[in-house]
Amino acid sequence: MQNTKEQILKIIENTEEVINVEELEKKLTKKEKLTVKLGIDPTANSIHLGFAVVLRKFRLLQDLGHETFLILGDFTALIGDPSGKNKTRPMLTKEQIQQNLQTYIPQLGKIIDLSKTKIVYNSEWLSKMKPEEIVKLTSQYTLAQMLEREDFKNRYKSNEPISLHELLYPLFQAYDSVHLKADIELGGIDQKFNFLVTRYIQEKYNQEPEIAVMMPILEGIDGINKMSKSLNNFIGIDEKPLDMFVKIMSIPDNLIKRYFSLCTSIPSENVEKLFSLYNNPKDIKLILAKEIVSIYHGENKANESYDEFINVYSKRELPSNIPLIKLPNSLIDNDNNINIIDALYLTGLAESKAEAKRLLSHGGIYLNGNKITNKIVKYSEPFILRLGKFNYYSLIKE
RNA sequence: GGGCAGGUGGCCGAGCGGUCAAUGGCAUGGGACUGUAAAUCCCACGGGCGAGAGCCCUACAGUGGUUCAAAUCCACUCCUGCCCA
Repeated sequence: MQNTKEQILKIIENTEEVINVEELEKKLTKKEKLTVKLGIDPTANSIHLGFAVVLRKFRLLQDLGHETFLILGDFTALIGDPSGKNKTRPMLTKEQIQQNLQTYIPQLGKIIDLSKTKIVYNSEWLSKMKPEEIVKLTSQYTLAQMLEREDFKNRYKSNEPISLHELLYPLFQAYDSVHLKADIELGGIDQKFNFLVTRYIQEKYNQEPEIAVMMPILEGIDGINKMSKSLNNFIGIDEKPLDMFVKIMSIPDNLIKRYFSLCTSIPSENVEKLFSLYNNPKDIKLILAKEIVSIYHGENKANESYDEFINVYSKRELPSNIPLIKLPNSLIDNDNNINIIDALYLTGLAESKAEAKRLLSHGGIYLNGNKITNKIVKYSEPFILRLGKFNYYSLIKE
């Protein structure tokens, strides 16, 4: 076990806010193993780099030897965290949640040490709460306190619906910490309100308030909004190496340093060195992309993706793996002519014929490197289509 | 329980009897430019048929109605907000 000062420095590194450091120090000197809580909302079925920021901190606390609990919020998912939302979330069924978790947990293992992780479902205790206990819990907090919260306040002011059950979310989340007697809770800074409620409630239940370790919210590849699935600006940690690489390359230049600090373990002084070494941000971004891909897919795959990226996206050469698409024989007539609109639609490359026509009329279809303008073309192998800038498909006879 | 205002395309939001597959913004897709970009400019953005002009189908919460004609009017139902109890 490292000394307290060193631990604190590591814990607060790259955080957005910690409430509060003095209490953390006290806890660390008093107890060797702290109880660390991370609640996850099992509505997602894939983890993206934004959430990985929090998971990486969780991993750090594991490496520091603390007792780490991962709470699968199957009960609270029935409510849906209202944080940052301007709408009531749809409720999920138990089955949906169960299904999501099956793909979710293996992904977690890419970042955290599952052998050291105690995985618990909060329905274990929340479902067993008696109405009397719920009344006691809810009596600890007032409506005015709840409405201080930014998103509730906004929704209330702009006449958006707020269901009563949404008000319970922070309270149940708080109760999780009471149940675990949590010393530290991890989360994004968007959880601040919930964490403050939790600290307050813990005290009401005669517990020491937990330390809230809050990580920054990583911007998505649009560079503006927080990374999230619903905005489709995310980079999933289970994405294919090249897809991941390309997405990382597409982040705005001004986010390069942020991604380095939040998504990699490269020390900031090394990043500064890179910036003095290279003039073109693209070159630094290439290093960033390679680094992140290697975290999730290993160095070999990262190098392969790098080469592939240079080939396909810089040099505009053919990718090494072009998906093969089977072409039904009926599409090719006796004169070996093929209607490209029908072909795209029937092979699923275009969602509708209208979409395929749009592509064609905008000059977005290339056959073996040549732009095509007529929907009827002669079929001969190889028949490599490029749709848009970088989507290649090789169509072969069935 | 009473009164009022609403529910329109992925989202926001105009339209309030024919000229509406529905203005505008955002998002998205394609093109030009480029560093994969970004910024900027151009184009498209329900679906089917057609080389094309165009034609047809399905859509404006739901159901039923009025009308030659309805996103637009009426009735009822569902959903949301506000005011009064």
